[in-house]
Amino acid sequence: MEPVRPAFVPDPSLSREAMEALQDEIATAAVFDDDLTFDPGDVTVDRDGDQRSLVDAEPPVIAGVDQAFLGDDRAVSAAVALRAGEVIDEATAVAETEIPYIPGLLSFREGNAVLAALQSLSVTPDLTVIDGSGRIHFRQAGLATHVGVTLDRPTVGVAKNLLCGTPREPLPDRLPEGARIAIKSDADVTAPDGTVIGYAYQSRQYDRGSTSINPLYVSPGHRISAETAVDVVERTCDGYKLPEPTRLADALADKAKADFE
DNA sequence: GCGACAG
DNA sequence: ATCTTGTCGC
Repeated sequence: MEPVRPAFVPDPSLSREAMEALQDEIATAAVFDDDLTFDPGDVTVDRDGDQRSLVDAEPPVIAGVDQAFLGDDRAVSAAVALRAGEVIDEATAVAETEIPYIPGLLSFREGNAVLAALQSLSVTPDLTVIDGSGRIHFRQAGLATHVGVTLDRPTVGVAKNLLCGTPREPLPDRLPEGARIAIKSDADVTAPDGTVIGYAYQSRQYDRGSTSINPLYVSPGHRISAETAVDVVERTCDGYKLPEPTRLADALADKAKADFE
């Protein structure tokens, strides 16, 4: 996997204005509709491959990417590729974090580490799940969208917090497992007001008890719709809040970080 | 000036 | 994101 659009590779030395202008270009090139190389219904983390009949399609390869940091100036990115819940490839990469974290410009801080890790994979994932936002972004060009458009590969963004946009209805203190609430575009987002730019998705929830789990914020990165993005994320979850690709990438990033320290 | 903000 | 062990609750 390599950049199909080199001009979109994040350049941390750009001025803030130039970064935002590039994001507008990326959003224009982004496809927020399904243009996949697989059937979302074939996505699974069920490792029961022996029981799959010959008429069933080969499960697609889903990759997860996550970052950890080495001090303040280096980012470690880890990518894990799975097929039917089985890890078939892994890779890590380290890149300089040339700029600080700035809401809305995350891809210019971590994007190159992510691209390097993905390029180090020996397989080309059918879909890549990236930690962070995709279309749920001021200029509809979050990290997942930036990476997806640069590689011209399907990506989805999975964030633990909402960057912008407005939930169709106020988020309750506790959403039941499986619940989905649309996140709409508002004055802070370049998309027409009311456009569904993602979903709050409750991947896991306790049935009883005082504490509750917060939802995930899923948004399309590139070549996928908001609805399908949630469908796929749901199919990759396996009892934990985070999708399996993300969980495994998270663990690998922590391990890689420890090794580099 | 105030508010709000992925990782 | 990161600094960080045990601990409270189910």
